[in-house]
Amino acid sequence: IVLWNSMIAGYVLSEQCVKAVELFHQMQWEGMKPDKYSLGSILGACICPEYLNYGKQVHTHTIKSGVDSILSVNNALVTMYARCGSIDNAKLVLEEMAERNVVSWTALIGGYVLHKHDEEALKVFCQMQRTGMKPNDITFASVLRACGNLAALENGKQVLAQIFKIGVDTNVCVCNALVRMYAQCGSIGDARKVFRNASERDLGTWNAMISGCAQHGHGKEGLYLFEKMLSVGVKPD
RNA sequence: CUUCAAUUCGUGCU
Repeated sequence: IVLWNSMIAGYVLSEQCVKAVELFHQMQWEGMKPDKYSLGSILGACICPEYLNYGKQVHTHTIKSGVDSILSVNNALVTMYARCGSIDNAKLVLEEMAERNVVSWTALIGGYVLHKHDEEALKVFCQMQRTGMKPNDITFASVLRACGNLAALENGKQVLAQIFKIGVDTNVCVCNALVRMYAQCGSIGDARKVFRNASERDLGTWNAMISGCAQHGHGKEGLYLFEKMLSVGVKPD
């Protein structure tokens, strides 16, 4: 079973979903019963709208297999529905979960952001905090994206206060999201400040700052930064 | 020993 699960996970990871599903069927044909790992993995192959119906079948399968109370399986279900654009179902699964963790909430928030329901994303973020669940760097990255999309600078600043409180302000993903959020809000100066003070800069940091400049009429600065990026050995994509 | 969430352009019938 571990071998089957590893193979399925490998295909999902390399985005060969059809192969993953084939293996999932083949293992059952050969008498194996999919467990929480197999089901969790195969849900990861159903994360686009075309596969929503298949994802629903897998959902039924998790119930029949009795793994529907397992946290990681439910998290995978939330993700599946959220990425397929069936966010109401994602929310329903989350609401009915007996146990939730930061992944559960972040998956739902990410779904709202992905489908441009940014106000709703912020609402869910507040709801999450009301339950006492502590957000992490990944949660903040999504929430900041929502703030950027809404050009909601005030919300963004409130979120920043939380980021400091939780102590993820030096996280590179959080910094990248902050740069983008400020740029989207038209606060290029704040974006620059975050960029300058970043303790670590990856390709994403440079991209966020350069596109921020490009979109706000700072073309020269963008080009300058691009050269600078090359000179410190970061390869453009 | 194998599963679950995230950030940085665009994805535009000019």
